[in-house]
Amino acid sequence: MDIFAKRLKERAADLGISNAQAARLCELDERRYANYANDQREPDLMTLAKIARVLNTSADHLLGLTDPTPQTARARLLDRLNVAAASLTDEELRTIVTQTEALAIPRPKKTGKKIPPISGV
Amino acid sequence: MDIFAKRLKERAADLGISNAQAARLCELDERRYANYANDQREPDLMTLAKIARVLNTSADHLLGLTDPTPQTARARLLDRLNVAAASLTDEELRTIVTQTEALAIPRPKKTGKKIPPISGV
DNA sequence: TTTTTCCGGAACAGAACGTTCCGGATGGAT
DNA sequence: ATCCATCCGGAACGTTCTGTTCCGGAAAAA
Repeated sequence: MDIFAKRLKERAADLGISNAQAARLCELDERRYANYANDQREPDLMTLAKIARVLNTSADHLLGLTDPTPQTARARLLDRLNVAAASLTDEELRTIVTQTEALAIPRPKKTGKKIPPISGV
Repeated sequence: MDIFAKRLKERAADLGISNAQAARLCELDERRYANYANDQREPDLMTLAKIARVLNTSADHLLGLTDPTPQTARARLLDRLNVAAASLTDEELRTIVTQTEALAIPRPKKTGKKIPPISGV
């Protein structure tokens, strides 16, 4: 099914990763994933579902049943963030969340008495 | 894939038709469709797409991808990540994406020819 | 009653699969 | 310059899965 192979390649390019990296994200052998991306093999349903989930897209899109919507550059970054975050352990995810919130949450104003410690925000 | 079989049966029941009638709607041999509906066979991708289209449902639904997700602790973390990421500047977001991807994408398998160096994470 | 439709077990030939092996191309490090 | 790691894709092969055919029982329709 050539549309599937095409969509796989497009999705990896959207995410800015190689097909080999996409294979590892999906926990598939590199040759196996390459067979899909080159329209030489087709996955079973469980694998199709996993690929759609891991690459944060839909099976409908991959199968050519729906078309994608264009994305801004920023939306693409958020997309990549979600795909990557999905593969993290809970511990790693907690760390990333903490870091991101530290950047996102405004710092308190200086009281003038003393510079507050960086930790314990 | 049992969820697929289950969804096929549910969809035919929704439409008030027998599995044999659904098979004919999809222009598939009755035994063939029955194998899908009884979780004894799986269709190729083209056939999956056709079934979804003819039965006016989605491949995501048939594959069990569109179940409502329970609010697990992890789902909450991902939610928080998205909320926090939304507040970042593009530059900060790019940094977080890069860090997250560095953690997320596994390295290639050892070739077995040589022991890879410990460094180079 | 007979006929039609629905349903599912069994068997089999052929197709498609994942995996292994391999080598060339590319880019980075030294 | 060389060496190494990664990416990529061709080929081969054993294993698994597929669609199809045959069949008979159950249920529904005529």
